[in-house]
Amino acid sequence: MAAPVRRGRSAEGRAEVRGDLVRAALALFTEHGYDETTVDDIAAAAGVGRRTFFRYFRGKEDAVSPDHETCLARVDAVFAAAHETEPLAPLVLRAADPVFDLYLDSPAEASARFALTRNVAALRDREAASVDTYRRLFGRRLRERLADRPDGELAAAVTAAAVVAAHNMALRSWLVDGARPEARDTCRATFRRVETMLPVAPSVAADDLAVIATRLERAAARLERTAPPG
Amino acid sequence: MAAPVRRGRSAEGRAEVRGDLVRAALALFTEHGYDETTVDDIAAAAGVGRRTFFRYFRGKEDAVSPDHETCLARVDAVFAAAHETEPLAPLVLRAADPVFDLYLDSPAEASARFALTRNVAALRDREAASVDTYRRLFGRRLRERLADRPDGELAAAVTAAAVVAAHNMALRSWLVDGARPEARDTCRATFRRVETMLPVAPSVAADDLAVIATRLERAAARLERTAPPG
DNA sequence: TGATTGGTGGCACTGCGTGCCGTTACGATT
DNA sequence: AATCGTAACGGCACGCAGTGCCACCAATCA
Repeated sequence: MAAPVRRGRSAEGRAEVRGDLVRAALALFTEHGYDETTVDDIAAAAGVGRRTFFRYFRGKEDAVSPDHETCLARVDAVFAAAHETEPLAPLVLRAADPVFDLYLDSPAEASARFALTRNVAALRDREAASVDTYRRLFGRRLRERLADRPDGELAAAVTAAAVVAAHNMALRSWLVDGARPEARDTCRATFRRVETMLPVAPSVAADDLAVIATRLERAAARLERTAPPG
Repeated sequence: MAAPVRRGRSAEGRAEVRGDLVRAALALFTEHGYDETTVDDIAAAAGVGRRTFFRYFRGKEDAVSPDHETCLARVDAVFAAAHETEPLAPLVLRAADPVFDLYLDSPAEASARFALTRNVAALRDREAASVDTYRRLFGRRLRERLADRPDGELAAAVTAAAVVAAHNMALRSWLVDGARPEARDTCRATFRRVETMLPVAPSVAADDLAVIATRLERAAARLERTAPPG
C-alpha cells in the first residue's frame, strides 16, 4: 500500500486537483444524476478529502462552471480598456469574446455543462443567476456610455439584456449544432445578425430614425397636395 | 393555558396560515437578516410547526415571493387568450399586467421584498432565476409569433429579454420612487417609452422604417426638382 | 537542522429539506 | 346527531450541504 499522495502543495498541484474535481463532478453528475451525487462522491473520485472540495469551490453547484468569476473579470476588463467614445456595437461584440473563448476552449466540457444546465433545475437556476451577473455588468458599462441620452438608463438596461440574450442564443446554437471547435466564428456571425435589432444600432438610433420618418412623412403629404398622382 | 389552535384545516385557515408565514418570514429576514433566520424561527413566529412550513413552501427562499408560479400562469393565460395576429407591442404590454398587479396590490410587502432581493445574495440569485422563467415564457410565445420572420428565433429571444428587462426597469423605478399605490399607471407609462427600442416596434420594424425613409427621400428629392418652393 | 507557512484531512456541528407516522380537526354521509 | 373518511397537523429521524476547528504534513527559509 503506497501512502496517499498529497498533490495540492504546489501551484501545479492545485491546478491538477482542481481539474480532477471538475472532471469528476461532470462525470458523476452526467452518469448518476446531480441529486444522486454527493460531495463525498466527487471528492473520493478525485482522490481528495471532502473538506478539500470546499476549499476549491464554494459549493456543489460551483463545480460545474467554475470559471465564471474569472471570465466576468475579463469581460469587465474589455470595457475598462475601451475608449469612452468607442461605438457600442463593436464594443459589446468584443466584450463577449472571453465568454466565447471559455466555451470554445473546451467544447466537450461545454457540451456536458450545457446538457446538465438544461436538465437539472438547480443548475438551470444557477446558470440564470450567473447570466444575470453578465447582464448587470453590461448594464453598468452601457449606462456610463448612454448617460447623456434621453431615457439612457432604460436604453442601457434594455440593450444589456438584449445583448446578453443574443450572446446566449449564439452559444446555444453552437452547442446544439455539435460544438464543433472549428466553428470559432459562428458565434460572432450569429451575434452580428442581431445588431440591427438593438436599440443602439451601429450608426443611427431608433429615436433619430423616428424623427426622420416623421419629417419625411410630412414631406410626402406636401407632395400629395402639390402634385396629385396621375 | 389554552390548547394550541389548529387553523389550517379549512380553506380560509390555510390562506391565513400562509399569510402569517409570509409576513413572519419577511419581518424576520428584514430585522435579523436572512442567514441568521432559521425555518424554525419563521414557523414559531407564525405559530406553526416546522414541518408545516415545508408544506406551504418549497423552501426558505420561496417564502419571500410565494406567488411566482400563479403569476406566471396568468401571464401565460394572456398569451393563450390573445389572437394569433394581434400586434406584439400591445400584447407584451398587456401580458405584464399580472406582474404589475402582483406588486401594486401590496406595495409595502413589495418594497420589503425588493430590499431583501437587493441585499441578500441567495435571494438575488433566486430572483434572477425567477425572472428568467418569465423571459423563457415570453421567448416561447414570441417565437410562435415570429416563426415566419427571417431570424425569427433570434428576434424572439432578443425581444423577450428586452421586454422583461423593460418591465423590471419600470417596476424598479416605481419601487425606488417609494412604491406609491396611486402610481398604478407609472409602470406602464415607463414601459411604453421602451417600445421604440424593441426589435418588434408597434407597427413597423426599424428595417422597414429605413426602407420607407429611403423611398420618401427620393420622392422628396423629385418634388424639390419638379416644384421648387416659392 | 529547526521554525514558519500553508494546504490537507478528519471530526463535529448547524441547518435545510424529506420520509414517515401517529394524531386530530373538519366535512360528508346516513 | 353520531360516525367515518379525508386531509392537514406536529414530531421524530435521517441524509446531505456547508463551516469552524484542530492536528498533521510538506515545502521554504533562517
